[in-house]
Amino acid sequence: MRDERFCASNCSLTRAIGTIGNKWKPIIINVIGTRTIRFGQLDSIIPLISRKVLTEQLKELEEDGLLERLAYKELPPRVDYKLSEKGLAFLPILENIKEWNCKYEVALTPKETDRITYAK
Amino acid sequence: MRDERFCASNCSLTRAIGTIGNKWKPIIINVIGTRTIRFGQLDSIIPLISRKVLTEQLKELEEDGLLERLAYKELPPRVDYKLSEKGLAFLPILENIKEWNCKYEVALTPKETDRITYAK
DNA sequence: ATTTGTAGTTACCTCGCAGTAACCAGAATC
DNA sequence: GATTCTGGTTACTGCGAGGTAACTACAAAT
Repeated sequence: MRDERFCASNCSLTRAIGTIGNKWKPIIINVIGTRTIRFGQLDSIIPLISRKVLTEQLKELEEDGLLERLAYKELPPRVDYKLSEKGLAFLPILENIKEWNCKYEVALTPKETDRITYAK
Repeated sequence: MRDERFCASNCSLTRAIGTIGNKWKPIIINVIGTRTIRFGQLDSIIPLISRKVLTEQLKELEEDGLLERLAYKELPPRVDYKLSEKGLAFLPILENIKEWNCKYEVALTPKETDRITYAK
């Protein structure tokens, strides 16, 4: 999932792509945004991702310092996820990508709803 | 390579990830930058990519309007690639990603050389 | 006549990403 | 005592991304 050879590159862009350059991570970061969110919410909000893959992605994001995980010792379990400073700093880049896409793609829907319309 | 379900999303970020969100395309766009470049140059400059995959990626980038392909009717063949307006508009985003990565990753090399050090 | 150079294409094969379904703990509710 | 709720984990499986190697056209150089 992470590309080790990319992460070992001497090019900073290549290293960045090696860590966050897969299809789910930018989506997850975008969905979390500035809020605190629980695992089950992410699972139900993000379309088409499986629990297993979501777990893996969250673990890697945490390892790479983009995400903070808060597990409460309760039963049934409760776990909160929120972006770290590093993760929050990535949000503007995602906004730029959205703007870039809206500006240049062949027009589809005139009005975007983005975050809201993730439901499965 | 392109993710059709992502491209059909009603979220602009998801659609963007569906088209440029794989490991090679950002790298290719970064390597081309503002210059005109030939297929053989890309093949020798970008590490670890195979001719086959490079061809596929270039074709998709052209189809998605990021890239212009100029084939001269010569023998041996000559083909020039350069970024379109849309492709050029993506370069600042890649620069932001580089800056973000340099700022937050666990420090490796103090001075980056990026584009220069792609040799196989 | 053979080699070289360019930009691919094709057939073949393998590895691993990712999907599905079942299962876990243990308290609380019915 | 059975079900529910949460946040996962595990085993099994399949598909497809992507690698390798061989091959193409045709002109010019040796």
